[in-house]
Amino acid sequence: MAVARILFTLPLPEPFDYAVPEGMEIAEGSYVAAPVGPHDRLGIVVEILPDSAGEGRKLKAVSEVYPTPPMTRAMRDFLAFAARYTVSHPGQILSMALRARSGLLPSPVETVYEATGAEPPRMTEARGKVLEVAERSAPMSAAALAEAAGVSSGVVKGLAESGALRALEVETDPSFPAVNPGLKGADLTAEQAEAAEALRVAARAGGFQPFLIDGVTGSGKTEVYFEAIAEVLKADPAAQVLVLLPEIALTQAILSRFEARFGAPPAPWHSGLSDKERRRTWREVAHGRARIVIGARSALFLPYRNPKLIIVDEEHDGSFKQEDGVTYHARDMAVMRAKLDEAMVILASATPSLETIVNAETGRYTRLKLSARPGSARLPDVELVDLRADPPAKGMWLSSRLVNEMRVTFEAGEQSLLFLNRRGYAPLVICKSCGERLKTPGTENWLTEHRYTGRLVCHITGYSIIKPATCPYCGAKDSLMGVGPGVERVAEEVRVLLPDARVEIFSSDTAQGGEATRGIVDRMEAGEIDVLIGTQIVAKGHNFPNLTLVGVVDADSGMKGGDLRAGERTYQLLSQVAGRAGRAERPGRALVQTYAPDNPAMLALADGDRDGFLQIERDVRAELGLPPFGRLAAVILSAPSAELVDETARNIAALAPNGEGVELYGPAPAPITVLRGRHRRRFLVKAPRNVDLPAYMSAWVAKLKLPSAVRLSVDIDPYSFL
DNA sequence: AGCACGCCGACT
DNA sequence: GTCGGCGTGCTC
Repeated sequence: MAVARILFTLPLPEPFDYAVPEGMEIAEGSYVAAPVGPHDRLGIVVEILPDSAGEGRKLKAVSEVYPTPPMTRAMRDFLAFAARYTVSHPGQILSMALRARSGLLPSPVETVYEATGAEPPRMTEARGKVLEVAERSAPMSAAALAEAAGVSSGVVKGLAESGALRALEVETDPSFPAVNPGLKGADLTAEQAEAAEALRVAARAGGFQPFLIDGVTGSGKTEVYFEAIAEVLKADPAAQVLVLLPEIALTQAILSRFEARFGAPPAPWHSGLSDKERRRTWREVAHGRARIVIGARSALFLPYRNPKLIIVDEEHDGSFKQEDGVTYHARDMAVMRAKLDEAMVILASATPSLETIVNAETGRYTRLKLSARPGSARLPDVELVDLRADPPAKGMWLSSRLVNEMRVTFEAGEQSLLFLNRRGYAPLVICKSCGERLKTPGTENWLTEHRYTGRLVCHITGYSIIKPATCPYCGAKDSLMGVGPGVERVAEEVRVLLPDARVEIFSSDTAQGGEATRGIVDRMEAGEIDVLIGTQIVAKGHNFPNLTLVGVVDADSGMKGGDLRAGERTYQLLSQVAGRAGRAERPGRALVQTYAPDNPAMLALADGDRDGFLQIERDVRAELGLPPFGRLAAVILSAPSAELVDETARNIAALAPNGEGVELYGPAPAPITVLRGRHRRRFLVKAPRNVDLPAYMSAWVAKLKLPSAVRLSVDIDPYSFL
């Protein structure tokens, strides 16, 4: 009897061996169930060993092989790579790939009924109603048909027996309609056509080829990569294409664009899918039938059979970095996956990350530049407002320069957008009497005042209280005061300054769920809002034709925080927000309020000199040996008590291996010092590029024996340092 | 991850 | 004297 070596979706130390029963069809990559202890567990076959491997061992037998095509070699290699790279357990990575396990089974079937046209021998009023419904609608289940006709399901049954209805068995989650790569694409400008042609040539040639589409906002990146998708699908009738987007960008609008271009909607994958939708997409992907998948970062771990093109749109977006559980960066993993599958990969952005820019400049990625906006739309003129020279009045946040422009814009019947990345009324609440700052109990996290709801809220833990009448520290009455600006306070200011303007706030508090978001976007498009005040939610993907002024209330806020990517992120966010203005035929302006108008990021923004900004940023990082010129990893330790986590941190610091050029910083309190009742400490490890940092980290972690109350997580390439 | 086994504290 | 806390070890 042959032996199957199985990797389970469990944190077992290694794959386990099982006997393959006579006659069982099994292969490397097969999805199987086999007993681990008392229960059958899900796993995949990583190796088939000859009969001799089982001799003299009493092995349990594989229970079941699922009717899903075996996972490809490239996919298994990818999972192994991801486990090693992220310093996590292979079984844990495997469970990411098997998140929709009911997709392993064939689609459930249900019985539906359609009218045959035959008259039943005995016609009654109830029967008539049922037949009427059945004749004018698609086949449906007995219960649904009875419900629609307002009769009991017994009537449907009777009609089926009499031959007036015919029963059909249909799959409840059928294949997706076929996409058609042969439809005509958009008319392209000369520059777009040239980029599209380069991609088509690569698509026909096949093999691992990374591209960067580096195109300003509105330059038609999507239309260009659509051409690559079409070519890949035409060149290989079994090819699959994956398009990764930031979760927030996965809107109906983008799905509709795909549907318009390829004649059928793509298979979706994101956190909002129902179980049924999830299992359908998983099954169709695993069988190789879903040809275009559009999804958030976790779609990268679906078991494609033949991925020939992976697109990472908005590749600079921080949301591609998974921060809890297994930490990975979907953009970097996408490039590795493409390499293992010998596929093409396209990164696209108007503000590429420094990592990607460096890869393009060293020739690892082929760079396709799109510089022009089609038609007459132009990027807005950006002007810095020096708040040192033009400070807002006390307790106000808008300079006279910005207010004047807003007034002119309003009087011209055009729209303004104010950007401030702070939810609520005030980001900090202090007591005028004793000077204490209000915090979430047991932490250092400030509470934000939300006047709309009358609550004080912690944006990190979600802790929230009704704003107390007295100070919880000194008991003084009515002494609590909000400090600093949030979108609610700026809205208050605008309502005073422009009393006739219609002002709305756009933040995750006012736009919960797609419908509320749609409402604000619709009102903005319909010209029912004059001034929109928003958090970073406004920076993504909406196009408001009558918007001609963008004001950035506090451009400096993103630069604080000691994060190595703060400058880069601020630059990306500001250029995206500024890019909201003047997308149609009207020219746009952007006013950026700052106390640091000499900061390189600000100067570059004002000059539209992105490359100059990146050059400065890159010199700084090269000098300090920071990514992409060096490697970083973080270790976060957490425990219920500060004493335990401090003691453990000291102990494990002593066990850090020596590595050539490796520097260890910490332990230090993690930026979020207390999270869900656990105290956190962090180490940062900095290493030269040539050091295998994942190997170093796993060697370190393997040596540790932690008290059971202490949890450790490793974050390779930390992004946010939170 | 489960689940069993095993060794120390407050209870009918 | 027992019930049960969760620390340790094992699962092919």
